[in-house]
Amino acid sequence: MPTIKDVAKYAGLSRTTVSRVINDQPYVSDEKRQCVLKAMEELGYVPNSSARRLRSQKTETLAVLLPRITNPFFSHLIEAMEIKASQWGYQVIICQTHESEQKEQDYLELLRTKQVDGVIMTAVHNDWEVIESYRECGPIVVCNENIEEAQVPFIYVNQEEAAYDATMHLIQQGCKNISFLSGDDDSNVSAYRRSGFLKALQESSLPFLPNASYANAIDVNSGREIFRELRRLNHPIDGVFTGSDEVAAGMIYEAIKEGVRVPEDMSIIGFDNQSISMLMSPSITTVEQPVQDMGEKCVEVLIDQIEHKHRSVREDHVFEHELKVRNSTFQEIALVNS
Amino acid sequence: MPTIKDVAKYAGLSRTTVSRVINDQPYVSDEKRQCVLKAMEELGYVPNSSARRLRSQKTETLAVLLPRITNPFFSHLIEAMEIKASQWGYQVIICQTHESEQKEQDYLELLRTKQVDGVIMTAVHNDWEVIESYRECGPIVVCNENIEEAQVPFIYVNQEEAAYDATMHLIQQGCKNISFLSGDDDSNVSAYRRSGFLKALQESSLPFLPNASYANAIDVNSGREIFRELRRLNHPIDGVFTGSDEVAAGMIYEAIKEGVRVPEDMSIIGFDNQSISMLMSPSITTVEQPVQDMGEKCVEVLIDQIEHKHRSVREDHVFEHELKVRNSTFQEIALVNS
DNA sequence: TTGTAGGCGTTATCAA
DNA sequence: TTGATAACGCCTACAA
Repeated sequence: MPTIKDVAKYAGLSRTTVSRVINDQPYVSDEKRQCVLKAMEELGYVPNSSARRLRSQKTETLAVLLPRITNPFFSHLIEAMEIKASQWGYQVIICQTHESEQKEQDYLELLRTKQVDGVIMTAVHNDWEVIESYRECGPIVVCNENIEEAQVPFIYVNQEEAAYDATMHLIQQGCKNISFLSGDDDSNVSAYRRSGFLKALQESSLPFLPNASYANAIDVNSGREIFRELRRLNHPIDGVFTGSDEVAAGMIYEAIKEGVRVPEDMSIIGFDNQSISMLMSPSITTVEQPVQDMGEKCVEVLIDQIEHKHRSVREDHVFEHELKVRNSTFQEIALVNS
Repeated sequence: MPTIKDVAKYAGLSRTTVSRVINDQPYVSDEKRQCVLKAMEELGYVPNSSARRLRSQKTETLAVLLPRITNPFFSHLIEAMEIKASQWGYQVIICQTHESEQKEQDYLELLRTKQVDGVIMTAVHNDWEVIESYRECGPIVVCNENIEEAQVPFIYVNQEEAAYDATMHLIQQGCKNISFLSGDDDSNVSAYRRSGFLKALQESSLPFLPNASYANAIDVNSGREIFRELRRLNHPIDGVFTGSDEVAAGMIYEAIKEGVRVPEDMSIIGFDNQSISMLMSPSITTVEQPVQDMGEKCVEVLIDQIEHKHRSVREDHVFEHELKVRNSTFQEIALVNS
């Protein structure tokens, strides 16, 4: 691999001049410029990015921390992020934490070791004070969470409202005994959703059923298991807030197997408007988040911080959610009667 | 950010000694070692990775090229890759090509500019001769394709056999007019699948129906559209080989809407055994590929090449596929009668 | 066992 | 307009 030195020698010029040509800088005569370009061409020269990084103290690389990429919500998010980052000339490193605090810290180390210019966290597992300590190493942007005490940009939808709207919808469909499922119980998202859920119950004078409340509902299988557990309760459940289309799909799958009618016997509501929610029979009522817009916004905000070096402060970018009513909560007959 | 020099000064030792401690090298007295560790601790020193890269000429980073991460097949593949890479201390950069030859080349440039130590291609869009020219810059491993003239490691399942098995299954279920769908028409995978499909038809003395053959069937929406187009044909179709669970799901969705019974009127077979294939009603018969094993193997083979610097030669790692028979091709009544 | 010094490939400063 | 030279931070012969 030829270096800038080889090009300079070959062209009979100095490294400086070659560097100027590489970086499109002024103060190079056209004649010499051509000369350098020809030399680069003929030698097949390409600037070495490690050297550039060292010299410029920039990596043009972002780290995106997420629980697991196979969750469609995150794969859609990171798809949008990668496209936007690529437009700005940035690379994206995938960092799957699998909800581990340790892994999360390991990946945040990328910031400290200067392997990335900035970090996007799509979930937060450590206490904020741990995350905070990495901020001196570079900008951090948080997506899909909202941590009150943190002074960084946040990109999210109002999870409390979203859960409230979803729960209200269940109640309007006549549900009286509603089960609440959440993913990671420690997460902020879960806390906000729970709060919205409770608010809707309270306003409707309905009881919260702690026995019918489950955490770690994250995928199809957990949906199936929880459905079976719900059936074992003495208390009959007629509505479920799942917080995930996959979980909802797993429950519906099991419901069909067990001869439980959805929504007649039990209404089930998902989250994220993944393609599965449209495809299931019955199709799944769900809450849509503008994933693509959110992903793009994260990258824009982060790169802006990187390139303008302004210290990140609290900044809330709240996106709108939308309830998509489908058949898992809605009997067409009801429409006719209403 | 403190550098090795600061640590050396603070500890009253030389940079060399500090470096030795950082890299766990011998020939440092315990006393000095403690001294250095203490200095590093107190200054909050972390080695700068850009400098290390430049010095060692290694990046400990891999690029994974894929069409789009939202396709579950690829998100599962890259999940396994990222986990394995992380175990070896390597980072993974996502490179979405969206089937663009240009993007593919842009990302291969990462190899030339030394931003990554190696590349995994999970699809190949350019002519091999283009790819070949990047091989002098670093190792390349190809996953999920099999290009005969290429002298690199290949990790794949035998797509021809897989398509043959799937088609034979349709034929055994009584299908006589079978439609063939494929993703990217130029791709090698499609060619092999087509070949297996044709072989099965031929052996069964069934005609190939070019009018009922479609390319660019890659997701739920294309499945829906193609279903509608199939219905417009004069020729009635009683079986479809889709090459993708998403496409199959889209077709089934549309079939239900149109009152076409699956599998009684039309059998539909998917590919990849994604969770959607189990969840649909009817559940989708599909071909499973051992995605996780394949992903891990790619990373192992690539890192082996990187670390042992042996020039890559032809190497075939063929994984077994498995037909998963479900309800989209199989009437339970047939089981009772047989 | 420890330290000195040179270089990895680039870019920025300054002088010519 | 061009070029010599000194960093960027690290590692490693080689010398002591």
